[in-house]
Amino acid sequence: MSLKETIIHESLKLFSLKGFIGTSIQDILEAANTSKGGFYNHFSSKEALFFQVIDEARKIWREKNLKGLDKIETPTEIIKRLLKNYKDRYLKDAHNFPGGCVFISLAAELNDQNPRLSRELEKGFVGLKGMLRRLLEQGKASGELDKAVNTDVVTEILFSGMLGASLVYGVNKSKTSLDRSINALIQYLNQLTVPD
Amino acid sequence: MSLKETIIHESLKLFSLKGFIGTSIQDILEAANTSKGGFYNHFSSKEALFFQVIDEARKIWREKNLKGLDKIETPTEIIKRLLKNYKDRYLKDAHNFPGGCVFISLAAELNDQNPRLSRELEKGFVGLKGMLRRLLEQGKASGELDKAVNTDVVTEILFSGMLGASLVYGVNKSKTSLDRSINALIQYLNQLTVPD
DNA sequence: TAAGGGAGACCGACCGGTCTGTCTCCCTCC
DNA sequence: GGAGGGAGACAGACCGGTCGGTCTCCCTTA
Repeated sequence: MSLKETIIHESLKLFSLKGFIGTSIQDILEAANTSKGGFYNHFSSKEALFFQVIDEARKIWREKNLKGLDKIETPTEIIKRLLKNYKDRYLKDAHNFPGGCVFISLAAELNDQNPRLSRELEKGFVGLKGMLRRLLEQGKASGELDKAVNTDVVTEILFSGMLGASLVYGVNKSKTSLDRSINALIQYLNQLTVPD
Repeated sequence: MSLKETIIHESLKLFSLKGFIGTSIQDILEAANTSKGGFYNHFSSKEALFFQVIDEARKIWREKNLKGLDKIETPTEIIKRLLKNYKDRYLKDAHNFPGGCVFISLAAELNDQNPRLSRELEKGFVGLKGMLRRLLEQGKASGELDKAVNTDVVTEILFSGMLGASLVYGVNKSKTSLDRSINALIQYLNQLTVPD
């Protein structure tokens, strides 16, 4: 792995643990076993690093959460698989995110603090929410979901449920609690489907 | 209002906006219109201030969220009222918490970062969760809730739903979105109650 | 006039970022 | 093939500024 890649990966871990502002360049240098010169040879500033770290985090997010989704036919089953991936493959991935989902840590930290960085993070949230909404509407169109279902409401509860579960997991580190929260969302989704 | 009270209140606002580490003593001095001497005359350190700010935040949390709960008879109605208070009286209180719920901002920031402060914050979360669980069990015992309801699961979904809604509200500042999330939780709770 | 709350100079540590110097590798030219 | 030299990678001293915290001294108030 090149020094640049090492710096990005170590920064990703540190950001998830200590936040962006809370992580000093010095912390990164020690983790990546390099020096100021090595760092600024690859990144023009700490902010420039931020964007590259977020890119990498997004890549990992997709790898973990979207795995196997293309093989599933029905929209609600796709959502359920996504929720399971989120719980088992993504949030429990302590290797890349020892401090929990880096997007949530950073969003909480940079809100009202650094608008430019915050807006970059929001993109991902908007994307996830849009994906959920699209799948729910497809499910309704195909008759899989009850016609009376309000997709906006369900989108909102799934979305905030996912974020909340991650936040709680970050605080109490309880896998039992995480399993319960996500399973409850899956159960909730089941109640909305039309019986065969 | 005494200088000490002013410092605590201004710090509360700043912590909710910029976090604990992100708020400098200088920020606080300017907001409270005082000096280092004025500050350290009342607080032995920034950490000492933290604990007093959290105490004040807890007081406000109770005032906002528990209002009127003692006049309600049935446990599930108490929860619903709590959720409404949380949404309308607490989260939308931009005066005390311009950056959103201070507990959530600080928990996300201080996780894996400062265990002592983090543990202090966890107390409140444990308390809220316990309160929800207790009310749900009372509801089940009184026959108001379906006997088949798993109170642990419902506790988890309400709890992470509340935290998630707050986090999302912090990011997108959308009251519509907040209303939808919390109303979805109330609706979810309604589905679990035994029809009269 | 005695007391104490508050102002602000000051401290050492650390912040993000710059800059110079060195070391290694590879391309060029004889 | 071997010498020369330029480019890029990295080390680390150094910069101005800010951090949390200490200390002295003054000014208000009773």
